[in-house]
Amino acid sequence: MKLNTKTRYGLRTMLEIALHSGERGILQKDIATSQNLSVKYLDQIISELKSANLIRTISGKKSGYKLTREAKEICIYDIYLAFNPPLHLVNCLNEQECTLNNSCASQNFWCTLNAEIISKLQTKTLADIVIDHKKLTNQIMFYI
Amino acid sequence: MKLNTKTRYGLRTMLEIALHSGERGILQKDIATSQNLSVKYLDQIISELKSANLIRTISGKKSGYKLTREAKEICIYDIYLAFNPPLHLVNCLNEQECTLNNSCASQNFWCTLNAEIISKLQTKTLADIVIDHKKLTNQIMFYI
DNA sequence: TTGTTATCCTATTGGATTAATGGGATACAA
DNA sequence: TTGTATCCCATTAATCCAATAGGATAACAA
Repeated sequence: MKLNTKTRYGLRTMLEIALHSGERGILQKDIATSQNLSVKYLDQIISELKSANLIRTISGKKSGYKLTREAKEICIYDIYLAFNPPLHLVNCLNEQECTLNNSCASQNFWCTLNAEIISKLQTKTLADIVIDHKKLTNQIMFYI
Repeated sequence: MKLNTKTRYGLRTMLEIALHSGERGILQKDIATSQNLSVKYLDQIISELKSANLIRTISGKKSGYKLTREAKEICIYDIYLAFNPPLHLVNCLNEQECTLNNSCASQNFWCTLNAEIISKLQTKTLADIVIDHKKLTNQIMFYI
């Protein structure tokens, strides 16, 4: 069970774009530089994020990317889905043994776990990640 | 993100063995039959469960397999580990970009999720699965 | 207009992993 | 000693993944 790199890079890319959303956007090549990714590989990632309707190109004097909606309206599962089919740890439907009644307790466990993971991915939003990031980089002052 | 078939079959195999642990054990070929698996493939699964010290062979008149310890002392993560390296959705250590401070918020999220999944796998025991199974097959009476 | 730069889009490659099969050695009971 | 089941190791075909590459298009600057 591993996360593929596109999903991982994709989240970081979304964070980068979110951090520049107040401005005129951020260039693909600047993302590549700051995230230490090849422009070509980022190409695909950006393309898939656009297909998923999570970001859009700003054209004009200096083009760039922006979020299509507020960061708090984008959950991590949205980003996950840009690079993966819906999460199915096990795919009961394709399994002929699902008709065997003694396998159901096992399958049920995996299905429950599956639902719990999806729930976690849906609860956390990009806005949360932005806040976490700002805390880590001390961009927020804490008043006690 | 998918679970491999060995882990899935492995849990079902462990359930089957747990259900026969009170008796003299269950034969590999009988597991194969009831779980609809090829004997050869089950061969590997049994072998890995033994290497993980989760089951042992009972030799004697009729050999068979039994759990090495009580079902409530075996968690699903134990079974998972018989077929997989420790769960790492992302492997921060191998990533040179982990030194980039702006990537940490993303990595932290995946690491937290990782820990939560492991926790779920550790909390559920084989005994729980046995109970679930018996409920599903109506082998337990409910007195209101 | 022409050159440059960035984005967009598709194809491909090498590598790793996985699911499953196969062959044959060993243990052991009838 | 023969049959059956387990044990152990090698192999294959398929799939998936990460990353690179080529080239088309579009915007803009000089």
